[in-house]
Amino acid sequence: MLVLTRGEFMEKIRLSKKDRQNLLKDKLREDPFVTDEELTDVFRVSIQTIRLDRLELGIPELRERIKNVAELNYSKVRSIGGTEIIGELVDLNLGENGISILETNSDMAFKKTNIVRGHHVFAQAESLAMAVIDEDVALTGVANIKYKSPVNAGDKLIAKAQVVRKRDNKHFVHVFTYVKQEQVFRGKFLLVSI
Amino acid sequence: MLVLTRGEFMEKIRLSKKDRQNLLKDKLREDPFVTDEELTDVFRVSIQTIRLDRLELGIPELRERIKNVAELNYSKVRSIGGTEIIGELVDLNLGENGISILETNSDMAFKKTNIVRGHHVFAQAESLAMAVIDEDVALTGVANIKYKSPVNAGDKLIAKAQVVRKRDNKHFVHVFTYVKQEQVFRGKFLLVSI
DNA sequence: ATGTATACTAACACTTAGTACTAGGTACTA
DNA sequence: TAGTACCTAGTACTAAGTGTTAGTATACAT
Repeated sequence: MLVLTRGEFMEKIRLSKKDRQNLLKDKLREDPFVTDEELTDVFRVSIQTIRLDRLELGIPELRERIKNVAELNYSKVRSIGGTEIIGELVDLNLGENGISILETNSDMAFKKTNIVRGHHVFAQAESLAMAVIDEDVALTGVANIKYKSPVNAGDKLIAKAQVVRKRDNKHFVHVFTYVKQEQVFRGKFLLVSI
Repeated sequence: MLVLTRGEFMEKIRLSKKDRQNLLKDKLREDPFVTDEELTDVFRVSIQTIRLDRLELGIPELRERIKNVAELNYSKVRSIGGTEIIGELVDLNLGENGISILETNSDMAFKKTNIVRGHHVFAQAESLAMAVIDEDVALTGVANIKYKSPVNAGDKLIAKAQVVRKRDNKHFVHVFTYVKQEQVFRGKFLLVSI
């Protein structure tokens, strides 16, 4: 990436078209909330030039850009941030067992290796464990977990939970997660209801 | 929530102002991407009425709404979905130890109890454990963890990691997480580098 | 020196999704 | 019958664009 000092911007040095367009791309990728108007100040060219640049680079207008971020994240956030249960509950016998399915994607994985980050697998298992015990809200006390083999982005995780013991407000739940029959994760949770 | 049949919408039945405004609120909460224009079709009133309603309810215009979702999620997604490390790395001695800080918020917590969901605490610890070992990419093999006490939304989590042993491509890392001196989490990770 | 290509600017009409305001109409209500 | 609440209609204006046409400025080649 091309780097310019503050001075170069201020002193009205004309960048080549190519440099400007590259910077424009970078700029808008890292901050999609800038108007053409504001960009004229950054690059010291007319607003028409900015628009020609966007046109040539196929970069949509401000509102489109904002809408894109909004729409993209509207679903993404639901997948791990906001929802109470991670993955889709497909079977549930309260107090006994349950099954949940989680479709993984590249957002959940390391960019380099495309391997799904552990905490997603963990989060699915933990939230399934919570769902099966017949209590309103519970906290995970102790968990003993093991990742058996790596999960690749795109894999469909099938988690099966079994309540093995219950004493007072303590619930012991085992969760096994599979990708196409193969076991990829095993977790033993001790959940404490409050 | 008030529910109307398809028929009621089609037959131009006038809802009371109050009902309409309530529905409008619900509608826009669940789908902020609707224009006033489209809303006229839904409620069978003029566009001015929709605008008066929004005005009275203090609901901003489409572009504002979209911008809000976009901005909200722009930071939110970074906090757990996209980034490689969860929490802020404040100290790091590769192969030895490290400290990371994570500011929790209500998005990470159960709505009812305001208690932070376990996997966020776990995710911070796991990603810190990965950061301290001096390897490019690693996978969590086994983890033995214990949540000592619940974390409330807003608490600042301070995770401290210590590499305790290394043999071949196996790394044993202990992570302790604190909220104001008090230990809330303990995790023993076995990381396998690839 | 002149021609031409490339890059940039200017000007104008048009679009969408609004705000803000005025004025008129309808329907129940006192 | 007048009053009020609610709705609709219309106008003027705004932001942040698009699309088009025309004009300028500079560099390079002939």
